[in-house]
Amino acid sequence: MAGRRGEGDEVVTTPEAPADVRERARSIPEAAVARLAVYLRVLSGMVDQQVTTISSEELAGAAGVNSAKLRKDLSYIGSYGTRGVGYDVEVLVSHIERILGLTRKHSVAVVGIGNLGHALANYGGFPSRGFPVAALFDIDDDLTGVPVGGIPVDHIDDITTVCAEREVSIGVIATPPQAAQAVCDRLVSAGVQCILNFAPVVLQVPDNVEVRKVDLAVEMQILSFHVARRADEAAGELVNGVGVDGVVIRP
Amino acid sequence: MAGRRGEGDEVVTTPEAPADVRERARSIPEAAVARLAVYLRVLSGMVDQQVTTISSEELAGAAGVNSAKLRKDLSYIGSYGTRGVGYDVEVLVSHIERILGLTRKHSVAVVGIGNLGHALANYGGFPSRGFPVAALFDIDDDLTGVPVGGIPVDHIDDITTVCAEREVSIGVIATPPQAAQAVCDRLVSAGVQCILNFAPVVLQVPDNVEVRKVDLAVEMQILSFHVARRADEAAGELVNGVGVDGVVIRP
DNA sequence: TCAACTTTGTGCAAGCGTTCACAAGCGGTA
DNA sequence: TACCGCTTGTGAACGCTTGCACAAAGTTGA
Repeated sequence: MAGRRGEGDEVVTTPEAPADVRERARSIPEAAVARLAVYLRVLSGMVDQQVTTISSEELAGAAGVNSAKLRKDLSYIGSYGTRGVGYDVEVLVSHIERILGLTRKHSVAVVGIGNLGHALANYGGFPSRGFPVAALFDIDDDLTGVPVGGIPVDHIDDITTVCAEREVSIGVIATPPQAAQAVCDRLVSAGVQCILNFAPVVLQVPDNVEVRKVDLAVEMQILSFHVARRADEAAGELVNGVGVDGVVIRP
Repeated sequence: MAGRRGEGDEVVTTPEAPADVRERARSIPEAAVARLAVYLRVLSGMVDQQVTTISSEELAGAAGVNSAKLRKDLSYIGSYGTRGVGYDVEVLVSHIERILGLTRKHSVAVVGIGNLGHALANYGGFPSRGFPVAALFDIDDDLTGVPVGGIPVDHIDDITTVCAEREVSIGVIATPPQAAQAVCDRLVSAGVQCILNFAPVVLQVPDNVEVRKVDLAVEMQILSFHVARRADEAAGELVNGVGVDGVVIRP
């Protein structure tokens, strides 16, 4: 690790990304990035409560991870803690925000204004975290022009021009599964490089496009697996004539 | 791996889980479980298209993974393929369903009937995949009694009794963040052991409860990180005076 | 100034998960 | 029956992630 530390970078809040930071960001494990986002949320809550300093132990507890992992995660973005004291909450927030690229606004387009699309368009969590919803699309002519959550719905055929105009950088697909791949292709050809996919379909995209998927049925099935596994384990213990809590139960 | 294969299990479709299967299920990696759910979805589509047999290569392509990983994943649940031929689609479907515990119905309760809760209550993807929505809860008296998606909303105070009556096994939290932990505690004390959490909060639960979280803001931030990383890489290349496509650009 | 105490940052080893590569096994064909 | 081609199933190597344990570095108090 050739991580020679910069001399001064620690103190000054740098809105730009110097070469040093660039190099670090490249090598942060995917899993760590996801956790950094969680730390950021927790830290934002701390700021609201006027907490100025926090130790790795406390932050780890609040984020649901162990402290060693937390410190390692933070070390990927630099050394911004003070030994014997902990981390300055605001400093940490600003560094995580920079690493996650939250210093720029990322306009979002939601495609498919059904139940889920409506919910997403009205969801306050996006704008408040720097992801303004800038465009809505649907294939239904009856919907186009009608505003949802304050934003008028455009027809899906206008994706290319509207996305370009409003500098959309993230596309959210909330269409039925049959339409998802076609919508995805249009978003990609409109220059959108990041896609959040709620449709239960595996999207095919070029290498330069990043897709993350949220599949509710898959989440349910994973939970179902755990229920089944537990039931089976209990059954397995019953075979031995002993229940989970040591109580003997008849087979 | 003490995986002596049963003699007969392969042919007969066993609705019960024999000791052999139980042992396997215990040791399936979490990541593999998530992919099995995806394979199942793809395979279900194959059944609809009257495809009877599929090779690991084809299925892997459709599921967006490489074929070695797919075969290893399937090997966790047993050896149900035919060398030189591939997998029988229906056989595979039934085995994955059994491993994921989908032979039982899992009733779902949605708590928090706001935008997202409405969308979830009306989402057709749940019932069609064996997860009937059996109960809805909210704290707002104006909502209780009003049916949403065909199911009447109950008051949150009645969680314990209603969940017990309707044998709810999965709880979905779609409340504002402030309410999430309290709702979670109530679900747990009502005996719910699986929770899908949409609130941007880290839930604290006992060891015997399984939580999966879907945090839209976190997903967005991960995408944002990748945008930023790409932009920085591009900038890094510009520093060398050469653009991404080999075109020289002035610094 | 110095010693005691606290907490960070990180080398290292163990554990998982992924990928490779190939033997084993099956169907088709002569 | 014997051979050939194809595809599965899996041991083994590899790489990423996690967790431990401790030196380094800061603060506090005398």
